[in-house]
Amino acid sequence: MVEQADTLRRTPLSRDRILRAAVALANEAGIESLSMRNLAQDLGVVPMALYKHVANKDELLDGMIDVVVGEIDPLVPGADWKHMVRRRILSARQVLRRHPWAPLAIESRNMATPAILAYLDSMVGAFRAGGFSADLAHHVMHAMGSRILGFSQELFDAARRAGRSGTTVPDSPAALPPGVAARFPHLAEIATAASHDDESVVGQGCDDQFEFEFALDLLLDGIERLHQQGWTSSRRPR
Amino acid sequence: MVEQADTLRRTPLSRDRILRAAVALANEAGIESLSMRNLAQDLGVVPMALYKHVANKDELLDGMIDVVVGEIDPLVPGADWKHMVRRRILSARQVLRRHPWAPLAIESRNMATPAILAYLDSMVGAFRAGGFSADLAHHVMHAMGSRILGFSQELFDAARRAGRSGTTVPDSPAALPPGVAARFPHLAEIATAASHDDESVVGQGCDDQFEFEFALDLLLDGIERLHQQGWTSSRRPR
DNA sequence: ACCTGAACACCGTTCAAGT
DNA sequence: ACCTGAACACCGTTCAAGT
Repeated sequence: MVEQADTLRRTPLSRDRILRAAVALANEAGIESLSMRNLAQDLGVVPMALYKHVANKDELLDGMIDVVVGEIDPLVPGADWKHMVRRRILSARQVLRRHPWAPLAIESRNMATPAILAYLDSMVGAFRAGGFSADLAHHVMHAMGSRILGFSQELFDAARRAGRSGTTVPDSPAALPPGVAARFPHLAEIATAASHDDESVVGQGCDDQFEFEFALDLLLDGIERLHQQGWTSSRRPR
Repeated sequence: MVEQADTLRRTPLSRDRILRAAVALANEAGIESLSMRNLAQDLGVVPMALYKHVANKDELLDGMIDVVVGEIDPLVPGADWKHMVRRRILSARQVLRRHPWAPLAIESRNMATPAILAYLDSMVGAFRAGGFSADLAHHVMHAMGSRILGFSQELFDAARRAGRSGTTVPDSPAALPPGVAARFPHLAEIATAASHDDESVVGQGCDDQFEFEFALDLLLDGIERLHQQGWTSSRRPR
């Protein structure tokens, strides 16, 4: 019956089960708590057992990234490249909100995982199908940078660094301590300047979603303009 | 004379000397080689001696970031906000090219170090002096994100992740291995599509500086347009 | 042949013993 | 009072000994 208890507790280990447990651990305890030893313990397994399924911790992280990227909605075909791209990027953003450790993990590792390559490839395909030259599509992908994966490096985003999910504290410049505000008057001024609908809502921090869409649309509108103008990088001085 | 040799080898330790040595170590050996123990050894000092001048490793990293940000040219006053901002961002980019570990270090820590706050404050000041409302300046700062500090999270940038300086290998999509190119045709297509001046230069990778300026100008042009139109975030549905 | 405990080579940091 | 060696509580990963 010890036998039976064992089989109950540990369903056979697999790469998939390891990756899902790792993602769950990172979501709940923060990425800094993700060690091979902690992960093994969560799985009721000896640390060395993990190495049967993942070569090392870096490969584990790559696998976790692919789990996350796999959660992004597929591109829904449509006539309008702009809405297709916009919609999918906002979907990616929702996914990353559930996995706050992922942006930093993606940035700190090479991005050439299968799921990321497939994602990027389909996004390029959307631009090409929308009539973009390969040349313009190339530069546009660079200009979008990681924003095409639904995240941006906000200047004041503590939640992301902590790698925890949970309450979205408005820790934008609005939270400037008094002494800091006095020394940096321009920051203090704009901290409470997101007027939005209700002018009286000052010092509330800012609306992450609004800021993201503002920046995204700034880029997409500019890209649309270049596309309509038939922009090309040729003839520029080298 | 042992006494003398000692004083020669170790000029008195100071926070400044520690930070400079740490930056040099990260530049030369990569950020992953920066440990308190390695740093102490470089300084000819016992590891615990560092803790007299920096509280812990996180504070050391903050100090290193401020050393780097301090190298960015000051804003040169001028009538045109766009050129002022553009110029300083490109200066910041040059600085960060000398410290390839810095972008990831900045992203992985909170950005509220004195030098970064001063930098951001002066950039906001430039927008305000250019006639921007505090409201627009707020959203513009968010939209610029870390690009205002001269870096962007490029999708294929191995050098940055390695944290080493050195030869800038063109490891853009151009370097797609054959098997990968076959599975991701759109990526393969745009990889060699940066026509630039000479149409025959295919598969050369891409010009980092061009891509950065392309994205920067896309943003600045869009921002200029909003500013000229008197854009405001009021009246949007909440 | 497979699995796994102990061990190795590191970390950042605490703390008590030495001067 | 100051400095610092040893120690603590961790890492990722190797390797050899056990089944």
